[in-house]
Amino acid sequence: MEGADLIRPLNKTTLSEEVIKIILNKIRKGQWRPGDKIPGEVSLAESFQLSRNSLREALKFLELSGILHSRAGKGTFLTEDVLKSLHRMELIETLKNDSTLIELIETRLTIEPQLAYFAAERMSPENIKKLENSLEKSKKAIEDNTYTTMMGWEFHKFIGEAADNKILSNLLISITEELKDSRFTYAHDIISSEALLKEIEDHEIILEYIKNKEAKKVKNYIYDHINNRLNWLKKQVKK
Amino acid sequence: MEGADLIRPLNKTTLSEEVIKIILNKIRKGQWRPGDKIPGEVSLAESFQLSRNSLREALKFLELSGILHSRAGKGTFLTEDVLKSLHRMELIETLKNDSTLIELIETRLTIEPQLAYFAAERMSPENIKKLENSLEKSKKAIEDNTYTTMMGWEFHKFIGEAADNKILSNLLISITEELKDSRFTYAHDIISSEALLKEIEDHEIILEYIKNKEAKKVKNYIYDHINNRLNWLKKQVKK
DNA sequence: GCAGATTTGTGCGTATGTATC
DNA sequence: TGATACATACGCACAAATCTG
Repeated sequence: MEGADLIRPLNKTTLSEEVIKIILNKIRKGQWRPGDKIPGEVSLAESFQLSRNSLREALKFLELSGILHSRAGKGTFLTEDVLKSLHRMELIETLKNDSTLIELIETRLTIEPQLAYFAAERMSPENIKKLENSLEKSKKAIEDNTYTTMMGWEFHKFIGEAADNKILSNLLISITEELKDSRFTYAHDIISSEALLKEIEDHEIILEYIKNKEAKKVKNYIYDHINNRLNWLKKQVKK
Repeated sequence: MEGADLIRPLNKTTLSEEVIKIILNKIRKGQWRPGDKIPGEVSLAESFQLSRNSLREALKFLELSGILHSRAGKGTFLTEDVLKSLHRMELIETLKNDSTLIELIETRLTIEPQLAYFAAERMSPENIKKLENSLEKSKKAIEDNTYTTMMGWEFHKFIGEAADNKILSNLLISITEELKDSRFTYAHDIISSEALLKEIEDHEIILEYIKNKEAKKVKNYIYDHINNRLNWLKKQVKK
């Protein structure tokens, strides 16, 4: 009965969530190390003072997160690359809870120009068609007054796909989804018809660069574009 | 009894993992939508033909992943931002299982130069001291023949920290951890004493740029550095 | 406010398959 | 061949939160 490990409804989270925190801390502190065998479920449930069901919910989560692996008849072990999995979890936690608007746009500033660079190098005829169609659709939608910001985003997503790098394109998608969050609505551009036309114009220029395989030019163009918005935003924050 | 949902030990994964896949597919197909209430645990366990305990392991994982949220007395619901959580999961899956060596280095190529750019702009005296100490330590270690690749990595990690962007620095850490994986050992540079000295020399140049707040120069320098290695690697792969 | 129904949260007992000695 | 330890899975019971009338 290790008093330090006892958990009880202090806060409002569930028991399994508390156990997860405790186990992660044990790992971070180095008390449990990669490859280590951890105590059996019955013993753990006893020392944490909860049922085996609740404990198993925690262990299952940690297993699916790449922290632990269990083998019937053998026991439960820390994986050899716990640290890798921990870092992945921290990346996700940062994206989910800790990221500021500035950081998110800085991340776009970092990856979107390079994605366009790769896209310009690797663009296939089919992908060019996709971009052209997306742009046409946006133009028509503006005329019909049915344009949504989703259409503009589609253009960037196609560029990400054409760049043929799953890590970067998935990151861009996550960043963009995060930026749609209500936390940040205060910063949404006012979508004046003027701004819309500017966006379409931008996309036309970008598409032209990509079609001509002018990788460096499109990279610089997008960088400057996002950087302008970023600097404008930083001024607003200072006020 | 919906036959399509029945799961049985076809493969070797656990029951809860099968349920997770089924639920995620329902969401991807749009059968369940953001904010929807899903059937109760008893009912779900019945239609999936498993116990409530095993089902709960699946639900708990999905809850901690930001896909679902449960309220005692009310029920279990898809979160409003399921899609955001799904994309985060896909980013992790890509990092974990799908990423190639080329993609990982392309990602470094994309973020590390910009991190150094931010670091040069934002470097504090204390952070400069950290970098100087890290470099000194590496130099001494080379003389003593006790140098490890970890020491070289420390220098880059400090730059990441100084850049003051948690998303990018956490991503860089994850990427680097992934590159340490045994999958990629075949591509590890042969650490000749010549290569070591070159690395130290690089770091000295980088540190000098950062101290002088020459953000653009350090960015270009690192970009070219990684790009050279990337192009070399692409040639090796072609052979 | 109260009683009853519903639903998640938690606990306990037990059976089974697997690995080790 | 046991005997033991362990994870996997099931079933039942009850507590706590929530909704309805």
